[in-house]
Amino acid sequence: MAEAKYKQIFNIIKKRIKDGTYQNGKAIPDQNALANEFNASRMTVKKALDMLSYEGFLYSKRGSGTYVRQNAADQRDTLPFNEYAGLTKELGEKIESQVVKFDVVFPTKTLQDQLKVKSTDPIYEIKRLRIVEGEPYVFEHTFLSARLVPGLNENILHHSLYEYIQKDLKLKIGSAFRRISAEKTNEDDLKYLKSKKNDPILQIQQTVYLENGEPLEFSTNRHPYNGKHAYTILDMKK
Amino acid sequence: MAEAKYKQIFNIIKKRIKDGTYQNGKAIPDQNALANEFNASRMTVKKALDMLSYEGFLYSKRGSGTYVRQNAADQRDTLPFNEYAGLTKELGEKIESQVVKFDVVFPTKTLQDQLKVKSTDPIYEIKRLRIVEGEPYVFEHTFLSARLVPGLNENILHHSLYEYIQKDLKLKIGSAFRRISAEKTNEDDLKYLKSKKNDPILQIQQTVYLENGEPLEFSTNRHPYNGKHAYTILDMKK
DNA sequence: CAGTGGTCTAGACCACAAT
DNA sequence: TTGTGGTCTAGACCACTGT
Repeated sequence: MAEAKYKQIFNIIKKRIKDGTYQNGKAIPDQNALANEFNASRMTVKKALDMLSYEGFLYSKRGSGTYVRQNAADQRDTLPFNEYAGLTKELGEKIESQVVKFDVVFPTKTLQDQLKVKSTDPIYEIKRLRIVEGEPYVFEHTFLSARLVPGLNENILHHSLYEYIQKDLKLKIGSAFRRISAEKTNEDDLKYLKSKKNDPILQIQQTVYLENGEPLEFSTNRHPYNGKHAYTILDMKK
Repeated sequence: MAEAKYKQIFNIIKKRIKDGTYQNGKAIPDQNALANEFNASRMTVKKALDMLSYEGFLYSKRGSGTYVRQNAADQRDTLPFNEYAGLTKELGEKIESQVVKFDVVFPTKTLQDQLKVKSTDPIYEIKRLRIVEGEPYVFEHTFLSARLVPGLNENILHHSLYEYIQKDLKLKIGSAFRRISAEKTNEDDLKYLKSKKNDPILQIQQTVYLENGEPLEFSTNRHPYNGKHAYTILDMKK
């Protein structure tokens, strides 16, 4: 079997919503009809529909039917910004990296707590300026567990750190806990982001966890004020 | 049947993770054992486990077992901030509201697009200062579709707008699309949020949709700089 | 190889909506 | 009353892990 049947059904129905076969606000065929069409059991169809509901394409009314959410397509055009996947993947070749700092340090109390490491466990401290189309995009201040990411070097930092972590080390990212706030400029902002003294800074502080829940990284990423930077989210109700 | 069996199982297992019956990083009993214990089919147990995985408590390895994510409990202590549920629900009785503006207007082009209404459809324009424990918490500038929220009055705005929408009008919120950014102060910030001229402002601009995808509200909410305000998110990978 | 999770089925019963 | 979605079952086969 190439791909799970429910995933195939999921993709076919998604396509039909996007191309207008199933129209905004209208009901789609009922579960029995779909099970029939796809030669699947109703449970399997239901699983595909549940996923589509979770992603915001559909909603169901017991006793009535399953309907296409209005603006379903619109909303999906702007995806949540998955920073843990790495900027390189999002922005491709257009991004450059300038490594400002690359050291191994012992963790402070706060870091020991965030990364769940001992005071004697070595930690990488990295500062990178990321540049997109010649403009400063974000200044990243990262602490990485050295135990989890052996063999890190400056060459990797010039390219994609997350490609190294995911493809070479085969580590799997599970989740990220983020705290987004507005801050005043500091020295690094003025120096590297070319910010002016009273510009507001969009700061994203995050702890990134592996699939098994081990903390991988604690980082503070600061974006300059230029009217372009924003963090976007689609928040679905349960 | 009081509550779906899979939800009961979901809650029992969640409790066991929180109280340490199932320990961080360790495997929980296999699906057959759980099905046996709860007198349920394996499919039903699987559904509960899938939900727990989605919420970040567990992860599964085919061929090996189902494990408790480390920091599962930690992460869940800080919930995503569901602003569409209304501040009143989050902060309870501690919140006061000062209504600065309450008008009916015709929508601008941008608003017509955001709320999917015609230029002749009336729209409420509302400005409210929300105060928590005597301190300015957020300044809300809201545009609401008057067709969807009939009978709105200033008394409601002094209490909970979302309680009126959800309980009295029985409208169901489906999702919210948010854009979070750092901004410079404007006149309202200085006047109502007691911000200083060069303080950074955390701005959350959102479109809130009903369950069927109809746009309900477009609003711009601005938080003062005081080191306390931040937007927190737990971002789970697929 | 045995044990585990991932998927799928065919049928059943229920709750709710529309008529 | 009929049709819809929501839940649940008992069993089956497969893919993968660990020994």
